[in-house]
Amino acid sequence: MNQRQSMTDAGESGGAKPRRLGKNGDGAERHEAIYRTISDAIIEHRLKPGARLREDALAEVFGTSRTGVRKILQRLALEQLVTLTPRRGASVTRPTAEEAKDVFDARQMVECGLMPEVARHIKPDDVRELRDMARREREALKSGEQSRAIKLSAAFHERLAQLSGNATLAAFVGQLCSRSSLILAVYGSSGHLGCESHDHDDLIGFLEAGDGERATAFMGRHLKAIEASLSIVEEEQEAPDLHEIFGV
Amino acid sequence: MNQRQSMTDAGESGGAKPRRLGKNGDGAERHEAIYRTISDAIIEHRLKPGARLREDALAEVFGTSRTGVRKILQRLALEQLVTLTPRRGASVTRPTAEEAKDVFDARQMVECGLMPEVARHIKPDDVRELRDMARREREALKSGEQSRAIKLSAAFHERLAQLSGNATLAAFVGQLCSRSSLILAVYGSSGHLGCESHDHDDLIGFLEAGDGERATAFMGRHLKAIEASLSIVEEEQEAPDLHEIFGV
DNA sequence: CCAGGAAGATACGTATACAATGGCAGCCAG
DNA sequence: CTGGCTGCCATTGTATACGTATCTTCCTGG
Repeated sequence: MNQRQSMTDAGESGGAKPRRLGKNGDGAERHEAIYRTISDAIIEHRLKPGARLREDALAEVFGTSRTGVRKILQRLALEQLVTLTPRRGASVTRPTAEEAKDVFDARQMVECGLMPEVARHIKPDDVRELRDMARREREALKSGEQSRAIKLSAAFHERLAQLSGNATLAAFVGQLCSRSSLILAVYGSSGHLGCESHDHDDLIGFLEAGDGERATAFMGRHLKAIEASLSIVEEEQEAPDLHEIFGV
Repeated sequence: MNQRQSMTDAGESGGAKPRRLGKNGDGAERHEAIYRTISDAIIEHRLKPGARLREDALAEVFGTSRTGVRKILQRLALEQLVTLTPRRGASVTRPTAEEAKDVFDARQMVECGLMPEVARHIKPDDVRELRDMARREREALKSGEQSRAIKLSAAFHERLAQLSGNATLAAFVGQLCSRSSLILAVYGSSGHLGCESHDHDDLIGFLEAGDGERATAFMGRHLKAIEASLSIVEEEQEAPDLHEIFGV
């Protein structure tokens, strides 16, 4: 556990020459990669809600120090993917039923509201890209790779939002999609995945035709369908009501 | 109990050596307070866009170490209030014209979309609270305290969003309002502040009457008015065109 | 007189060490 | 036998030290 790799200055020991072309982004890129790895693991449900994320363990796994891990954890916490409890560390967020409703209401508002803009801005290249994403999602679903399908579905919705041209709202939609993956992990029934097979293709069709109105309505139904497929039951993991359980 | 640690006074006068001041359990609270202090300073334009925020200086001012400052800075960066350029430190974000448009488009969508919910959920106590906030804002505006007025205006909009009951969207609106303050700092004309004097009072009236539709329309006009009052001109902050400046 | 480079200073990024806190288990008293 | 308490352990939170990159300034050459 104490092995620290000194690969950073492996080839520059002798020179010590200040390089004008500073490849400064090395550390930042690595942390970005670690962030994405953890984020993907959460979104793909390889890390289940409630799983504890110890800083030491993560630091060892990724070959970095706790400092960098903490930074990543804080970022994930601000995106609500992990919960940071004050002296007890980080764990994958377990969304409450109320949060689930808020997230889907927000998606309903923002994603539907974005459809007209998307229909106006979309270009043939975008259509091809979206169709490719939808195809890969369908394939993943067909071959039983639920994790991959969920991630691809979230990526599809996020990409769609990006096409609106509003980076702020697109980033927000991205967060909402990530949180939706968590919600699916907790409240989703196993047999029924998030997005139906052909919904995304149909949506692309409306957008390609420039029919923002119909795309908006379709997106609304699409999201409602996902939300309706959830079995949102309060699990009372914190305070099981013994009176109710034992019937007194 | 082990109280072997004596509280050392936090002398903030010049020349004070970075001394370990009492770091018993209120560390989180103190950092929260520091975060709010910096955030307020930015929102109130006491820290102008482009101002550099050196970690050492902040650490010394607030009597903490760079570690804590970094955490706060990262949080502010994720909320887009400060920009973190690798190897060059933090500075107050200078929003671009495009970002300004995105932010106001987002506010248009979300805040207007929230009005019906707010009109449905609002209670007499909330009405009183909002009226009080609007009154304080008006007073600040009348007495020429632009900084205070801007902060109160942002707080008003954020509180309004909270009344919708959707915490996720409310938090998003809060971020948008903070960024709007920055945008006002850069693009706002000095004479014309963000929100008109009686707009907020009129809005409260619609909401109190439960007229979500009219409130939505009014909020839309309100935000459009703010956006229209901006003088969005590209300032070419990076490459000042000397030829143009010196007339050839 | 100007330009280019080198050296020093400054400030950020990372790692590590230390301190404090929450949880757990074993022990004692009622 | 049950309930509370006190000690230890594990883990996080904070601070400091070090390495490195960038920026500034000065010196030298053209």
